[in-house]
Amino acid sequence: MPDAQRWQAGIRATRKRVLVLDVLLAQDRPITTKQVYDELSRRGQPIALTTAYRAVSSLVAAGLVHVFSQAGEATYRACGPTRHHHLICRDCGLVVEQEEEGRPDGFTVEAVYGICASCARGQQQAGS
Amino acid sequence: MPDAQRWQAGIRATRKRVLVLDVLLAQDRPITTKQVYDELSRRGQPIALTTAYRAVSSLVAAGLVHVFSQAGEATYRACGPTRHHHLICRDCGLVVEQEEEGRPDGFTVEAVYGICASCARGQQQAGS
DNA sequence: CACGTCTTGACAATGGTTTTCATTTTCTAC
DNA sequence: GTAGAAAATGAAAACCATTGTCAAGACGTG
Repeated sequence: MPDAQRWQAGIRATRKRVLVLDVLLAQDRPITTKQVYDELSRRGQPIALTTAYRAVSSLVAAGLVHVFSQAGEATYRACGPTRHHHLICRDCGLVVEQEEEGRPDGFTVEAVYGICASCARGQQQAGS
Repeated sequence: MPDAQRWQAGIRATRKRVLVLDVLLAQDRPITTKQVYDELSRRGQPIALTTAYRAVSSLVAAGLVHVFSQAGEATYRACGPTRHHHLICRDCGLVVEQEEEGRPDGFTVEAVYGICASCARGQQQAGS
């Protein structure tokens, strides 16, 4: 690894952080730090749990990943830098990105929690 | 307390639970269980922390209180039974109730997290 | 009043997350 | 390249919100 690889916010693109980001990019819904850790073990690229926690945290700081907090634990999801917010289903964890709409009251929406149409019908969406 | 006082869902309106609800009703933004506990101690009506946790949990089950999760911990707020959701400011904790609007995609909104106009301007709203 | 049930409190246990500190990587300068 | 400074990593311990356990107490009914 010759040159200095950096992302926004000046954080280094280290080997471990890249591995963590790879895992997050491969998911279609937010996952926990423990799940990132497990996935890397499964891939034969083990990482210390502590490091996994620090990695997701750095990625969030760099704006590459979004945090969600569901049921007492934080979940993470890789996200582009485009202005958007998310609809998160409390039941199945499904996440839908939405264009920024802008509200008359000046409130800047970051995340919208609720129940998606499928779950509302009781047809449990394919949960993780 | 002569008769059996009950709220919806068949939970009893016990002395402790009423105390906890009183504290929550007196707040203008969500607070943690520990804060409920501290406030009751200050009022000379001490409660076991365990009991405080169980009380807020019962009140949520009874539909009298809403839970929010901010920064890894749960916060609670007394709420009427009317259909509505909330706008919660991640910075100052301000909560604004909103009428149910109904979305074209069938998503049922429960909570909207973001930044309120004041905080966006950097004029930190009076935090707790 | 007496019994059965739900609630309370003290304490231990859990589980996600953070801290500490020594070691290793990575970046920049020479 | 190589040296030195700064940042990242790993292992273990520390933290802290929350939940479980169990005995004692309050409540409500018959």
